[in-house]
Amino acid sequence: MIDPVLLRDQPDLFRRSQKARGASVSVVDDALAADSSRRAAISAYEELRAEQNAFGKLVAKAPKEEKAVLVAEAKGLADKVKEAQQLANESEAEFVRLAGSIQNLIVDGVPEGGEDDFVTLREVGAKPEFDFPVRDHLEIGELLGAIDMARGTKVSGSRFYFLSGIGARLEIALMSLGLDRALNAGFTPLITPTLVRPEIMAGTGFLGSHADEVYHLEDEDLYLTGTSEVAMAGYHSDEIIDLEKGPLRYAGWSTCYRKEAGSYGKDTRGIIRVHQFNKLEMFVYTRPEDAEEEHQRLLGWQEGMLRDLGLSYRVIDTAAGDLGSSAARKFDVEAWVPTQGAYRELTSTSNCTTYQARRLSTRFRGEDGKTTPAATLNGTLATTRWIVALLETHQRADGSVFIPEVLRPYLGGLEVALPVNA
RNA sequence: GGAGACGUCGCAUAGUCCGGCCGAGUGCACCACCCUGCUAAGGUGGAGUCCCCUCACGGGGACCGCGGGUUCAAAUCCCGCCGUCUCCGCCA
Repeated sequence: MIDPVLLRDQPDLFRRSQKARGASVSVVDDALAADSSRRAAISAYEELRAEQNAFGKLVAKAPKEEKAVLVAEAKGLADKVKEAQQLANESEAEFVRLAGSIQNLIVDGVPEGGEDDFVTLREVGAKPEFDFPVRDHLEIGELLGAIDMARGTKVSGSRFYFLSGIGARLEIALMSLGLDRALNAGFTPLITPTLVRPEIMAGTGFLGSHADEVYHLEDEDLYLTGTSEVAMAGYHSDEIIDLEKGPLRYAGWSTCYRKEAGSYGKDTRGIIRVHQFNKLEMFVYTRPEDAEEEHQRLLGWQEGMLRDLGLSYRVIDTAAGDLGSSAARKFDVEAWVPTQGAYRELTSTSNCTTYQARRLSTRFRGEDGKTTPAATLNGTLATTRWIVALLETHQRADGSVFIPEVLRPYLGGLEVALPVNA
């Protein structure tokens, strides 16, 4: 939810933001109109209600014999109040509907346009070169006994898989490395629920354009989360949090579920695009004025992971049209995948400013003692997909895979993963 | 899954049977001031959240788990939902 007062005072800000996103600009004016009729309706209702309240006190104090007359009189007033209340409720709902469809105000500097209009901020690390025929991650994964797609499909259908042996260990190692770094940076680890109520799912903004990506359990009316961001955003909903001692930083460890609807035929091979995976996600509550700086810190932690894993990557500033409705700015870190000759997203970090917190009602107390919505940010610290880049980047001619030093402590000191039948 | 009890202002509670004087009492905690010179004392006052009107001072409305209903009027009566606790059953 955007700030209604800011909408009223500076509608141009929102017109520009919507335009950059390629979203509806006219909805801004519709929302403005709804805002003024809403306020008029509320005032009308409240005036009547005040009258009714005063009258009620009169009735209560009146002697018995006069009550009947007064009550009869009050009946008409009651009808008017009810009518005015209904009108107020309706126009409030209409305003919320329209204002709710306005996407988050983008941060200054976010590139305009759609998916292909991102700006590359930097490319880091040399792209690996091979003097032997390169194998893709699935081929290597099968050689190592790390990835079993066939059995995943047998048990659960397409886009499901088993990680086995070194594959399973590699994922746990990646997640553990991420967790240790998060702990060092002062994050509080959380293992989060992966089924959430509709209002939490809606509050994070995932039921907007991403609705068809989300698994829904009809019987219980619960949603399976595609990231622990959802649970962590809901963690402090309806609370006034304390930011006196700095931001609240959480690291959520969870399995993630995505329908991947509309991606038929895309990334059908291997574990690049799957229905279920694990992820360690950073989530931060901070003061709005500190959000952009914090965003850079999250990005820094992400890059630290990729760099130390010896991956070649680039950082992109996602274009406005490719942002989720909650994000004001998003950086993706994409790793080079040799067999695809392309960079593929391994992490994503979004600054949601106060958009999510306003919806979920998470506030903090400022210096003036007033409550204000907090800013929220999120970013990936490790996830199953990283195995793809790791296997391909560090593969060797004999099908073995070099293990980066930072992972070795989590793999019993293992330096090289060898093919199972070698 | 079955039976029962419950859900009030940060915490703990009163009020609900008999609707209006209850936006709501008390204790603790909290903040300011006073008193006191001494390690957990006493006194006075103030504290909630959200929204609307107003440049402001201030005024008004809503909120007693959530949503409906009855009524001139609901924390209080009725219905639905959610949650918590206790007992029984079941259990990867």
